[in-house]
Amino acid sequence: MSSEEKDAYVPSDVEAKWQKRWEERGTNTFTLDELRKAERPYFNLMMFPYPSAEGLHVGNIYAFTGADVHGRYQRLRGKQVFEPIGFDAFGIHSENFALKQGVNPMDLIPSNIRNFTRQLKRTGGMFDWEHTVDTTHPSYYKWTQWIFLKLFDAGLAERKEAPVNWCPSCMTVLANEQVIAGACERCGTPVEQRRIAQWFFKITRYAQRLLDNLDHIDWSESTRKAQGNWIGRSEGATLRFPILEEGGAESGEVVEVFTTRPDTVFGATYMVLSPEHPLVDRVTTPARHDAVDGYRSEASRKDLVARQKIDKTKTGVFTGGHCRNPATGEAIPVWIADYVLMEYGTGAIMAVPGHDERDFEFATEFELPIVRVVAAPGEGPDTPLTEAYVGPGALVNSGVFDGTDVRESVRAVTEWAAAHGWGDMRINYRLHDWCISRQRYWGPPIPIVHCDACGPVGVPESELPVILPRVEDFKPDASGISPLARVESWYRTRCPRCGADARRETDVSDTFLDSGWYFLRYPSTDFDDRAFDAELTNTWLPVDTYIGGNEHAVLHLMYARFLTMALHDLGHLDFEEPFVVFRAHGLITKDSSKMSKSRGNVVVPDPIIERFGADTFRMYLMFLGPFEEGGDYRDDGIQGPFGFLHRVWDTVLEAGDGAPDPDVERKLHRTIEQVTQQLPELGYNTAVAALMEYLNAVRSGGRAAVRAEIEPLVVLTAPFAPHIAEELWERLGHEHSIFDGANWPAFDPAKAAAEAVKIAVQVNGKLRGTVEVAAGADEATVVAAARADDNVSRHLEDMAERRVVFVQDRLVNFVVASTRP
RNA sequence: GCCGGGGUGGCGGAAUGGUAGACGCAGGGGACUUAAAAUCCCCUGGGAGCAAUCCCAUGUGGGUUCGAGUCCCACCCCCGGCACCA
Repeated sequence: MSSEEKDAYVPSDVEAKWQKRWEERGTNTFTLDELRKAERPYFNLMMFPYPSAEGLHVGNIYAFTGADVHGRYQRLRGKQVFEPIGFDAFGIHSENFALKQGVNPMDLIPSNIRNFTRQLKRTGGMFDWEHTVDTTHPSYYKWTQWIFLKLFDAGLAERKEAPVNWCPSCMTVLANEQVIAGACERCGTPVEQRRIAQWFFKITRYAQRLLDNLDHIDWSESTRKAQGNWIGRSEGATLRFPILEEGGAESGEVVEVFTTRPDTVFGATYMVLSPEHPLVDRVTTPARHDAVDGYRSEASRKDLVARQKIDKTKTGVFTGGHCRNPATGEAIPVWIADYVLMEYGTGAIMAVPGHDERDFEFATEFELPIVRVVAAPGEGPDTPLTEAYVGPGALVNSGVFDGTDVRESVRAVTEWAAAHGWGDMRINYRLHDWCISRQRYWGPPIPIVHCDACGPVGVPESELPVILPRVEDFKPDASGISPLARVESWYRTRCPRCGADARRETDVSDTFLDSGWYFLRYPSTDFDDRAFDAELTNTWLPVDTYIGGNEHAVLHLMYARFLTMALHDLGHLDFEEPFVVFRAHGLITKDSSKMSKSRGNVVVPDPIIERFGADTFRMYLMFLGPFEEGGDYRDDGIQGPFGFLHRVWDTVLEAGDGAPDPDVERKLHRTIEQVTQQLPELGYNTAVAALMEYLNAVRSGGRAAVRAEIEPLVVLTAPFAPHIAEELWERLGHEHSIFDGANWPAFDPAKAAAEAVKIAVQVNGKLRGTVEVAAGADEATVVAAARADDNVSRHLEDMAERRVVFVQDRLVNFVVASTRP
């Protein structure tokens, strides 16, 4: 009785024991020497979390477990797996939370990190706690600033004015995602637009390379597509339209437009400038001045998001000015309208209402002329247009180009425009330069000193880091500049170049800069005199596998690729793509709906781990559904994996010696084959199912297992349930950690081969019976056996056999027709 | 509107063009037990039938095929992301 009690599976005991052991033995940590000498290095990366005050949520654990299972599998295959974790702790989330709670983020974050660390350790992740990063620690952001300086020195950072969302009530700049339907997400106040000088990284210079490389990196298809769309390459032309004086003479200035349909230029009946376009004042006539000004201030009052999302009916005003259409020679009116965005193309368009839906809508609204310049087959130059026509056809009303097929016309018209000096081929990208300035407190200060004489000067490397000072009053104010601008003692300094009085940059940088390079830092955290050590970086990078959420498909992953590429070009890295493999994991729901505090359906991990153990929790999460698609968490379901681990435990403890049963051994090798194939593909749910199936086979009819049947199962289960696997491995007599060695069982095809197979017998495609025959039996044998089946022969009676389809070891199909009328 | 992913039992989900529903949950019946828990065994898509067996069934409608959840065409719905991108 007492010995039975002692040997019952108590997850909390097993897990505490092994977490302690791993820490004591350094099972998961690398020394500097080990990092240097790794022979089969495998960098297993997962997206580091933002350490919220709420603590680790199920989504985090789901993602980390999926990555950890992968890492543990690689380790069981004999790789040295480096699996670091860190904290992405700067940013507006932390700052706003700290403001709300009335605490300083410098106090809040360390306590959040302690709590996260405690929780992460309980989940059984194979994390190297000797190589963590905390983006808010000066030893980390020193190098974030260093990277800024490298880009600044290379001319990849520039300061320019750009519009931002401004909430006049919260007195702060808002990110686009904080603006809901034109209002501040926190206080509901309508958001305005302000123009502020900001720092940008010139990621657009890398647009084509970022796009081209997508073809040869092994990433989730959805992520690659998202990046491709985000970069948004489009081929077209820039065309120049001369501005006309009020009398009709050319002024010598031009409005440049970008268009993907230069071939429709004969149908450009008016032009539209973005309200912010620098030539608006130039083209506006005195009579129209007030109207134009009114519209512009109205447009500027709208926030960026509302302007792009809400205004479905088009608005705009006539400037009074005209340009000459260089194709037709006619004067056409110039309007301004907010459906033309300053950020895209040249901020100005030629409007071709006949063949562009937006232009058609605008022209209809303001009664501007609509001219057909493309005719579909069966249509002529005068066929009326009831909507914009964007389909195939040939040019009409287009002078010498009449009759040119649209498949040819873009090239033909662009060449003609180029020959006459008013157009050029042009490739345009939707991708914008990366604005890294934040007029907030909780981020790394941008390491720049502004000097009246020298302009912006980079802080010398020897003076890094520029420490973020502890400030009690870090609340943003109406000025729209960073709270650091109120700390005179901090921002007053001397110009590093000329020594004159100067002022530090008071903006901090975007958190995406912190997270854009953290994977480079992990192997090199033992060094404080370099961001990343060349030798270690060459050993461990690029990252072998990166697993994370697709919510970062464009921003984080794009920025990380850009920084890597830029650092490569500057001679700091030997590779230009940071992540060889990237896999996006799915979303986990609760009872088929998204987890959220408002729904009250958030799954809290701690009590689950207490009750069932981390092993069961991990296994259940991986069993819910395909890892790359997500799954639905239901409280009851956890009983499955819980019972499974209990049975594994009992089976191992009760196992005797002896030869394995041949049927069980066959099943074992099929299981090894399946699991070995599915783990690298992240097919976790079906791999777990295979393990369960195998255990059912081992225990079927209440039979007792022998050691040779059950020991391999312990190894196959180890990636999912590492603690219990260690414990059972030890009880099976092994001295070293199950993860210290290539313990993955070998698949033996000979042992997996079946002697007999069941074959489906169909008549006209309908199943009428099954027959058991020797594996590999030939057609004649199988067909004879099939005919001998009573039910089959009944269906073949009075039928004319047309043909017999035979699939080896799978099926026979008799194709027949009735002989009765 | 555009891009991506989906639609299969009561539920989560399995199925290289070849026996649809693996595995698990929930439910039902039974064994063991004084009892309960744990464990083990059996049943569980719908319909007809005493049964053998038959019919229906993977969002809808067509098509290809000896054979379609899987391939092709059209459509409907759900989820995620982007959105006046010229």
